Amino acid sequence: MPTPAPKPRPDLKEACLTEALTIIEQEGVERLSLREVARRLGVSHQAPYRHFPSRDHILAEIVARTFDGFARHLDRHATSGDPDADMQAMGEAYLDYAATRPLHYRLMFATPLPDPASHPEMTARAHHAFDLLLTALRRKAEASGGRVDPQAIRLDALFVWSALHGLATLRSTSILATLDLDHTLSARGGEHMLARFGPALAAPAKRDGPAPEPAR
Amino acid sequence: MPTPAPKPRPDLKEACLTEALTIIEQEGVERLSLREVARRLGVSHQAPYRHFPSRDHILAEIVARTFDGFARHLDRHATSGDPDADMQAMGEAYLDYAATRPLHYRLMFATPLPDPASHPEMTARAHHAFDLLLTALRRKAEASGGRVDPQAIRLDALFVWSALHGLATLRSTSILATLDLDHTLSARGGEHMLARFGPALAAPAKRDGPAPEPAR
DNA sequence: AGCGCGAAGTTGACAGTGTCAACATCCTGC
DNA sequence: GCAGGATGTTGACACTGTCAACTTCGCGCT
Repeated sequence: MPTPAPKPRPDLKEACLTEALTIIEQEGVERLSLREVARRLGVSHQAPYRHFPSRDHILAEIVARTFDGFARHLDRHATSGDPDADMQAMGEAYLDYAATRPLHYRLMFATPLPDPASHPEMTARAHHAFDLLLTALRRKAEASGGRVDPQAIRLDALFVWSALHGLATLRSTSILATLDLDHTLSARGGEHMLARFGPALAAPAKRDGPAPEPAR
Repeated sequence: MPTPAPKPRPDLKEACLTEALTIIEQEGVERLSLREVARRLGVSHQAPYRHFPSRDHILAEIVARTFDGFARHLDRHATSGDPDADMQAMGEAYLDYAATRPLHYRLMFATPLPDPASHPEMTARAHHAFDLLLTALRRKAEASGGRVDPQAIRLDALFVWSALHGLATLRSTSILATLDLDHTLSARGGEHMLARFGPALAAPAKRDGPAPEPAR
């Protein structure tokens, strides 16, 4: 008995991406199964593989789109032109995204991701937060009239990004639940961190030599 | 033909843990397979399940032991009694551990871990870094003669931990490789961050109200 | 000394996965 | 009109974690 003629699904590729993201949002990336995606769309288990060479490829596409969405989320909050206000707004936006879309956030920064060497487009916008911080810190240094040290600015951008990313990921693990500071964490951990950035970045940065002795 | 009498392996439980950790160190936790552990030990695929109810149980035991080792690593580097020196040493030890044992570090903080509600011992020492930071910050505040605000100290401990954890995890992803600061990162990102903690923590922390305006 | 039971191995099975191979049909371009 | 690619399909394979049942040995109790 010949197999019935398959009915081309013009939007099957996009439907696979949408359904896969739904599973990721509901159950986490590690529970993503392309067979389940196919079942939910009413096609055979091989149909998604007509549009994506492997599970890694569909995952890479979703991660790329998630980075794009995250980048656009950050862009919507950094528009005043005032470097300090922009950094404050961007920090709040960063933590807000991670708090309201924890599985999206995890998706972007989890390991293992598909090999970036094989999927260079996946991380094309992965460091947009870092780029925005670089811009704000550069403008802040220029506004101070002081000498702009590109290396120090990069290190400061990495410092701020690390702190934001660290809080976002610690919040998404269950380890913080073992501490007795849930109530302070959600409400004030982020704003406290953003407040600390001011004094941290106000001190002149040394380019070489040992770290400056902390203020007493 | 009756099955040959199985030869009891007195140390099979420990051997399973050792072999599983070897696989994790070499290939990552997501590649851990108990059937492969059994093959490497020359026993049947079911033998590990005589000592561990499930894959999650052996994983929880390994994670608990890794947290213990991480806690002991940090303890070895925070002994001077001087809060600033202890924080500096502990920060260096933290980043050193993550840099030299990236798969161990990932194991502890990756998602998903086995459900901590079902494995409370797994995360018993998960926040040792936070505890050490609390201690150092409390002693630092007491040495300053100022008023010790437990809430602000907790928030500062979370801030420092977040920054350290963030840098450790960003380093372990491939995203930083897409930036053009590999050379600065390895050599100076950590020391730059530790240097920034001094000024960050020297400013008085507000308990309520908006963040203080950053110094100009 | 004998028996019962638990420990700790074993074999076999099941349901799931990602990926590979081959088939069928339809549509488009030459 | 034909060939070939797109895009479905079915079927198979090798792997996984877990479940079930079997076997043997050793220990404790009577």
